[in-house]
Amino acid sequence: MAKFFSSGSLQETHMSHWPMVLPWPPHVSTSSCQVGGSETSKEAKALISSQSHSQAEKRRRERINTHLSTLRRLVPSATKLDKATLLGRVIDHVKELKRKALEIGNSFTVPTEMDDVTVECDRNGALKDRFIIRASLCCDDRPELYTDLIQALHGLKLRTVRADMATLGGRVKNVLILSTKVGEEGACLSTLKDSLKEVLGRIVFTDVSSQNTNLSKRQRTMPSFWSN
DNA sequence: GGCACCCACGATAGGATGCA
DNA sequence: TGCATCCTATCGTGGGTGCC
Repeated sequence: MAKFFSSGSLQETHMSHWPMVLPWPPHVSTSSCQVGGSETSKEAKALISSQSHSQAEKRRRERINTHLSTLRRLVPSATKLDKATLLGRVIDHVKELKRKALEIGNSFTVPTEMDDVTVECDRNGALKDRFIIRASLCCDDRPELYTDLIQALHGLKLRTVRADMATLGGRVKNVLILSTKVGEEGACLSTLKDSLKEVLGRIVFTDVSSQNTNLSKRQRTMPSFWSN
């Protein structure tokens, strides 16, 4: 074991950890201790380096514990769990939340994490001379999205019967119920899908160009939502 | 090469638990 | 009740790695 004090004064909180059998000063043998020599300078540098190392490690542990405390507050009935059990509980909690989100998503119009375009015929909803088409677009919410969407639909011989929109966490899902004349639905379906995909592609392109995915190791910063 | 960070390790303290 | 044992948290340290 090579343990020595990491600060100039005795550590009041950790003093009892110091083994009584070790020599003082630690890591400095009597044979190598030369007053005013380079050995002393080297050892002083080593001591400073070690102090900085132990302080950095302390800060790192504090960061970990801060995040664990945050998790403890976010998960129900986790106030008195040890760290390993807490992490297990967090995993279970996240799985449960995901399952509930999926349930809700199946019941209501809720945007998902995946970009998606669907276009399908609603044969049950067909009127006497008009054909019903159900189209949906799920993507990141952007101010220009609706302009793009209107432009995409413009020119297609479609009539909007209904439009639903749901947003969640910066994501948006638009569900459009459209109608077209019977006999024109075939051409409409493929054109509509292509137009919506083009809108999606435009969004994906602008999104990727604005992201910085190359964060270096030193750029690790606490996201703002963690500090809330 | 220096720095910052991460990970693993051994030492230690202190609480929880079981047992005589 | 006192003691032994186990478990968990914390600490300092050595060493590896990536970045500048």
